Amino acid sequence: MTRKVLIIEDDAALRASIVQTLELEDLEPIPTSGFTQARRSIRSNFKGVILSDIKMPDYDGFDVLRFVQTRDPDLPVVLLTGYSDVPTAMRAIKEGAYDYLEKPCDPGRLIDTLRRGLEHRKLVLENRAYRHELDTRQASAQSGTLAEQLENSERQILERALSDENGKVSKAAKRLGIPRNTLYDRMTRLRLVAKSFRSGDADDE
Amino acid sequence: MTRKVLIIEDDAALRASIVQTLELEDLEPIPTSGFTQARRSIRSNFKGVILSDIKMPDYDGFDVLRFVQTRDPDLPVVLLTGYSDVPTAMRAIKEGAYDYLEKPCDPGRLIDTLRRGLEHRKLVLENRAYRHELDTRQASAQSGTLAEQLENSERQILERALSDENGKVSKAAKRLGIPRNTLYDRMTRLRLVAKSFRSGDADDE
DNA sequence: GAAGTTTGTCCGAATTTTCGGATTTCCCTT
DNA sequence: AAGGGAAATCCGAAAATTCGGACAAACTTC
Repeated sequence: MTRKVLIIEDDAALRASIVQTLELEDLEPIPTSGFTQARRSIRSNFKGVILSDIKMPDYDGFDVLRFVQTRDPDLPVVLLTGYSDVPTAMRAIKEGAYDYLEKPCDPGRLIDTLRRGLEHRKLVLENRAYRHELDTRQASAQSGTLAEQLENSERQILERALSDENGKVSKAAKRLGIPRNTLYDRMTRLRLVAKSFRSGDADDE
Repeated sequence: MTRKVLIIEDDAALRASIVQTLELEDLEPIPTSGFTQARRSIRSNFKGVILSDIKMPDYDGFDVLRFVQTRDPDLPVVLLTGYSDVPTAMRAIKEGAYDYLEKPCDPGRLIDTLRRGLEHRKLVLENRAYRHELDTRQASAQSGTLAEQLENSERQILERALSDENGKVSKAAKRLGIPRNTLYDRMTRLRLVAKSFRSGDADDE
């Protein structure tokens, strides 16, 4: 599920330590040493969160943050700030970081924070999926000729009956309350012929 | 939207201070002095989060937490722990608290934490709404005879066409690509007839 | 209030759809 | 390999649906 943590941290020792902490908690660390290396993992469908150091040689945490926002503003970024560097932390949040942690950080706190981020990510992704599902579903059955619309509905109904009955035509027919022959007729009309399940037909596409 | 914060804090001074902090940040504090008072606000559709002190005379934060879970396990509870009381904090998280804050807490941190909680709550609620929408929608058009299912679809299609065309039958027919008469036939079959205007036909049934 | 539309209904012939029966080809079990 | 059963097709008569035409009642509009 969503438990990837993309780690961006130049200090190899700290990185290793974080990796270990996460693994113990059954998370899935993806360690990288800098923005350049991490960059290609940062996508709008990334199923996890990002944990980045702020102070780094080439690109700093804010660069990461900005880049992430261009890819997906809802991808949580947790930043590691220096000890009690409150102003920077505030700025990080303002710029859209999900949270921040002070550098010599308590493992418990780290895990909690990441867990929250992951949960957030999971919810965002689920939400998108639902939304997508919903509006494709109604877009499909909207306008057009009565015949067309009806045909769509019928196709859906038949397809579901068929698949529910695992391709067994006669079972499906029974379930739909029509004789087998009629179902064949309708399938033919809709060009839904289901010979797919029988003789090892490779689907053409 | 979701920006209510149910505050459970027995110390009046601290409570007032929190209220003020939240108001400045455009959140909507609901101050209470203890569990008993807060209890009735805690419902599964509460559009906000809970901020509770842990140490309180009658019921402590964990009591609140447990109660909240019975009402809605996805209602974020942020607990206020004493200074550097790490074990208690850990326990809080383990028991399902959303987050915790150490008592003399930085206003910025407080706000950030609550904001995250509120965001989480918002997502959970949206998610539920979507899920509900989605499965009621398909539950309606699920089982039954082919004839029944098809009839439902047709009824929906016709009803929409009619209402889109503001009840004008001939316009609707044109839009659906069928002759007026056919539309009448189908409407009759589905008993969608709007013969209300003509001579008082008494339906037999 | 008269002419022009639109609505709600009815007909009936042409067309489509349904569905039982029959047949052949497969798949699965024994 | 044989038998049982389902899949996939073909037929054709019975039933249902479509759709143009027709009509009276109800509405607009001028």
